[in-house]
Amino acid sequence: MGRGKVQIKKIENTTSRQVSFCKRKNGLLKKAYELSLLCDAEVALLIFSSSGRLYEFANKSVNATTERYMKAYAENMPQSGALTECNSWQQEVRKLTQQRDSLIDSIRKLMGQDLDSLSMKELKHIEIQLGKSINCVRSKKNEVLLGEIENLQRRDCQLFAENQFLRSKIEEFEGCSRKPDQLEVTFAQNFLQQNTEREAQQHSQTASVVIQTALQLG
Amino acid sequence: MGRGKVQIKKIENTTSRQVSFCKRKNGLLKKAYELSLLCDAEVALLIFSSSGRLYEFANKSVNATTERYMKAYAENMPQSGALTECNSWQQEVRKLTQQRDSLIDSIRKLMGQDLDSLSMKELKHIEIQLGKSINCVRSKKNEVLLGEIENLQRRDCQLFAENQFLRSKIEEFEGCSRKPDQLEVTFAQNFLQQNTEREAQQHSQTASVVIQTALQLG
DNA sequence: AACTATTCATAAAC
DNA sequence: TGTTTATGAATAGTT
Repeated sequence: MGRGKVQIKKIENTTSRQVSFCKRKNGLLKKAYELSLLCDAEVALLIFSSSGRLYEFANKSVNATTERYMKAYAENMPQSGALTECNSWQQEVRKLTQQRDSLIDSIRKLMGQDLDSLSMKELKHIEIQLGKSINCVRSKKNEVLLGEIENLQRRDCQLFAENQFLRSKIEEFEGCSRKPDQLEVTFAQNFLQQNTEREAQQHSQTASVVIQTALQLG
Repeated sequence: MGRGKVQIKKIENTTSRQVSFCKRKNGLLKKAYELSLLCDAEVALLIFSSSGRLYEFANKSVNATTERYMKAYAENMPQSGALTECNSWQQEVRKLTQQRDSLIDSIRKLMGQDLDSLSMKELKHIEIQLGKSINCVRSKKNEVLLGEIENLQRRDCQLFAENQFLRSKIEEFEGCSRKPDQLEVTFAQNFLQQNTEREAQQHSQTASVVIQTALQLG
């Protein structure tokens, strides 16, 4: 929605991020309200802006809904009661710690560290995966560059057309302002034409260099 | 949106209410995610369907955000000792969950997935890292192969020496058992020698093939 | 903050 | 439950 497709990543420009935040926050709050009313659901929505301001919606109340959430979560744990609840949290901590350590191990291997324990087969597997990864990254880089090229080319065309229009305007203007002899007019025309040709060449050269760079990277 | 303007009041028809709930819930969760990412906001969204099923989104975690909400209201919840202990475990779980998610994110990127959110600079950085990783893996493979070669060569030498010893034993034994004429002895010696030479050649050929393979891989 | 060109979400129908 | 389609909503960029 809006004047162009937007990719979902952090908006770098601070002002447009703030504006978008305001608009989308209002949209989200409205939709939360509509869902709760239309579909008879219990909804709680908490939003902290990056500057730390709080916005909230809840058709019952934030506390009521978060409490219901806690209960629902506690039910997933096999035990109940305060002490066992603590125990289950401890178990969760142990499980997560193991997961974390194993993930760190994987990352180290993907970064070419701690390879001593690996068999030849595992090494080959990692090598193949890394090859695929590099290809993905290069494709993505290429994609980004090609997008930029497309933008530049579009802009290029616009500017070029604008220039031609301006030149014809000037020419017309000069034709009206005084009665030039034929030679002068021809000279002016040639000059303008050469100029526009040179400009067009420069533009296409720039574009082809960028494309080559992109292809080398890809 | 849809085939007609919709009034915001509870949908009476049960099936269409359920269908609408499912669609709008998904839309709301998506938009909550987008807001959090695009605008760098901390968002928590809890939805209980009218049948009591829980759906949630939180870019940090529901616990983290509700806690921040509690703090923002600065209304001190009176807490007993056991409860605070539980809370500290909960905090640990939140921290570990965050760590885990962030590690998974890193791994996905190292595997060439989810690259959309990255800038050109970040893509380059990952590409360089992956190049380094591949070099490390290939060096390690080379190392392993060279180690194997060394072992094979050592074993080769031992076997060869053993062979020679055994042959000389046989020769000696044959020399004792009967009185061979000179020709026969010479023939036997020649045969043995040719045999051992061929064997040695075969061994060195095998070794060189393995080395070549290793170098191609490295 | 208001406008507008677009993309998005989704109600209805299948 | 999934897919398609027509249409109303949301919103990104602009003024």
